[in-house]
Amino acid sequence: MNISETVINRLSMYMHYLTEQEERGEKLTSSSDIAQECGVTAVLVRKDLARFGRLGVKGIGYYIPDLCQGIKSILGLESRLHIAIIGRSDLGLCGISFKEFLDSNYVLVALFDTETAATDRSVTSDILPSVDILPLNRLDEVAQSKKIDIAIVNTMPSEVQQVVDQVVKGGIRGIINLSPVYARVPKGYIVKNVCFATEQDNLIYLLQSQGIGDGP
Amino acid sequence: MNISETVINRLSMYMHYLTEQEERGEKLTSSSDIAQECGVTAVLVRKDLARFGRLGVKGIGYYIPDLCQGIKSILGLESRLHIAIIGRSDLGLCGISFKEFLDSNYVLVALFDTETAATDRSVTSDILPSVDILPLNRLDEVAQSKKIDIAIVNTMPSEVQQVVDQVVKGGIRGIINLSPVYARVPKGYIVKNVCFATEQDNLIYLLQSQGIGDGP
DNA sequence: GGATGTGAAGTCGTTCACAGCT
DNA sequence: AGCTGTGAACGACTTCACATCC
Repeated sequence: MNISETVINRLSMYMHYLTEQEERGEKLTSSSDIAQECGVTAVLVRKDLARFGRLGVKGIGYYIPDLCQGIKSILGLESRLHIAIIGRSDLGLCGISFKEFLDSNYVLVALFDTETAATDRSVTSDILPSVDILPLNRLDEVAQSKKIDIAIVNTMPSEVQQVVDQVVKGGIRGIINLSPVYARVPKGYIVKNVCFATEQDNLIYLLQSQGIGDGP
Repeated sequence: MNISETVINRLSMYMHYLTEQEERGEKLTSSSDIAQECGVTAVLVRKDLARFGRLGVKGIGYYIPDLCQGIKSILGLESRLHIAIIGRSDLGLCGISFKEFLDSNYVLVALFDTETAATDRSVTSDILPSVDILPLNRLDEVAQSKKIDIAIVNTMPSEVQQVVDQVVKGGIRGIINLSPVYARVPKGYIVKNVCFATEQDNLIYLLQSQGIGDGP
């Protein structure tokens, strides 16, 4: 079955909400509850979920543990996925909230940097075990030994294509690109852009366009 | 005129590419060139641009400086916008590449933190002038004095709604939310989610669904 | 009653084919 | 010849109205 990107994004949102509810010990929910918490309509929630069979019970609602597990299974998030970050030596600027990763079925396994001055150090955090910063030329080797599933590329726009090429050579098929440039990859590899600049540009436009006619 | 979110996102991409070309001294481009560099089709580029009148010249193409300026004007990016980040004491994890901001018509004017232990320090970077980290209860005052246009909220999911409420009280109408939870705001305020977890979930699904049938 | 599930209608976005300008 | 601009066809997504089940 082919599921569109927008549906996957919503399922991901639902799942994060449901996981939270599950941890609170809640057992039952409804499409209108999920809808309200995720900022969409109830019909849309039902349509999304109904694609995968009878996940709910008519007249009752959805059982949270079942639904949560069901969505994770649909999304393929049943095993922990391995992430590497390639980017600014200024490690903090990596666009990641570690805590959220650990919450979300992902685990950070490697850090790389293009500036050699930044490498051969290690980073420690109270949430995460210590991770070494490696030079980019060790990517091939580590990609295999650490079974990296996803590379987050956070380099300068001008370096992005070159770094992405190396990631591809290392056989890492999933790439998240934090810069506002498009990176070409062979078939079978996927790049997703997560770009602040773009989202902010969008926000600014929306503010200005609705800011004019503010009255009722 | 009403422009959809998807169109704005593409215009933003085009603009980043055009800005880069302009800095290289290039004068002329075409819809197929932009399309290739931004990963979309040429017709779509033309459709997007044609919405705003004759931005190109038939038989010739688009003049880069004019087009670049034109898009910036459409997006309302002619003046530098003021950004504040509210988030993890572990400041590095703020999801921002400072350099990109300075490239992109944005300027960071304030940092806040919910944990008081983290505040009253300041952060310095080789790219950015030193910025103080302030406690959240000073947000109202600073929002006005520093004319903050956008707040980037990078707190724990459980705190998000509460922090967003404070941002709203401070009169900051544009909010970027880095967590995978939905935050409610009054009319006139806008929240955009930029969520890694969601994008990664999407990436994983795509990899698995196309990974099965990999052969030709 | 109160919730899910679903065909049909409606809306929005993309592609096609081609007209028009240089 | 080469490239932009555009009405029409096409497809994807969302909403509506209602049948269905606990």
